[in-house]
Amino acid sequence: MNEQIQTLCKEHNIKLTTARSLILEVLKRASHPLSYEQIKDKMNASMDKATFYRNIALFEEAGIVHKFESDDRKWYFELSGTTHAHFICEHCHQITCMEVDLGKVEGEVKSIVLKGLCKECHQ
Amino acid sequence: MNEQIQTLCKEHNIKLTTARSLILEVLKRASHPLSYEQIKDKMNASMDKATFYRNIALFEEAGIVHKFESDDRKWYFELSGTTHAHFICEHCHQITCMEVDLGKVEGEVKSIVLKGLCKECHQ
DNA sequence: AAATTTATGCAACTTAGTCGCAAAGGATCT
DNA sequence: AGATCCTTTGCGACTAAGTTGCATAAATTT
Ligand SMILES: [Zn+2]
Ligand SMILES: [Zn+2]
Ligand SMILES: [Zn+2]
Ligand SMILES: [Zn+2]
Repeated sequence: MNEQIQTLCKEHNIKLTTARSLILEVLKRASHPLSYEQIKDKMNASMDKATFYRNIALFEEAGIVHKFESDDRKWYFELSGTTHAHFICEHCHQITCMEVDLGKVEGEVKSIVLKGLCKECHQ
Repeated sequence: MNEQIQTLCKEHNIKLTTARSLILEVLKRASHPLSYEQIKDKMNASMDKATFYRNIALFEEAGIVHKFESDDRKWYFELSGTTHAHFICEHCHQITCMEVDLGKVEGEVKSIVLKGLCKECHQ
């Protein structure tokens, strides 16, 4: 049981159950956003998708987790941090986290998704 | 039958059928991206969704039409033009076209989607 | 006109995510 | 400990956007 995860949940008034711990452990180890399937495969225990999505919704409301849709009609999840952009390559389907300067935009930007060809695929 | 649409298809080696014309007419009149349902509702004739999606796929390959996913798990379509960004409001679900300066990004960016709260909803 | 190719419509299918409900797990009180 | 209450979990049924197979219709070629 991870110390940081315990305090993260405590800070947001979320009771830390086994399922929640499993999800957060995987997200914490990840270096880029993951889908439900990918997260499930990285868990040591099994978990029903209903449980997964309900807890993810809870994390989202609390602002702990951030999600966005890729071009494969799946949601990808990561722990919230600095607001950064995601580049999704249409060719190799790799998702890359990146910093982007938007200049000034009216309203509040919470998520930035760029799609196209990554530098490897763009020849 | 619209003159511009005829030349658009001719330029891309696409045979202009009734279904294709109906789709392109709606997209041409639109001031912002539309979903399948919205496009269907703006047509004068009925069209099967299989026909719609097959032709949209054709337009996409030809580079005539651009699509992206919103936060309602639907695709939104518009005629390709300058590469501009779309702002999707999480609160009022309005989709706004906007110009954005990304600075320099490696690879080729084909689509930019921002999500958050639009200026009206961000109080 | 016949043969071949292409486009359309219908129905069945796929699949990520949702929902209702009953059982399991935890906390609280007596 | 046992009874009661609330929350969480898992199962199965469901939803809905988009896809696919196939038969018919329309256009094109021979
Ligand atoms: Zn790539
Ligand atoms: Zn990221
Ligand atoms: Zn708004
Ligand atoms: Zn636009």
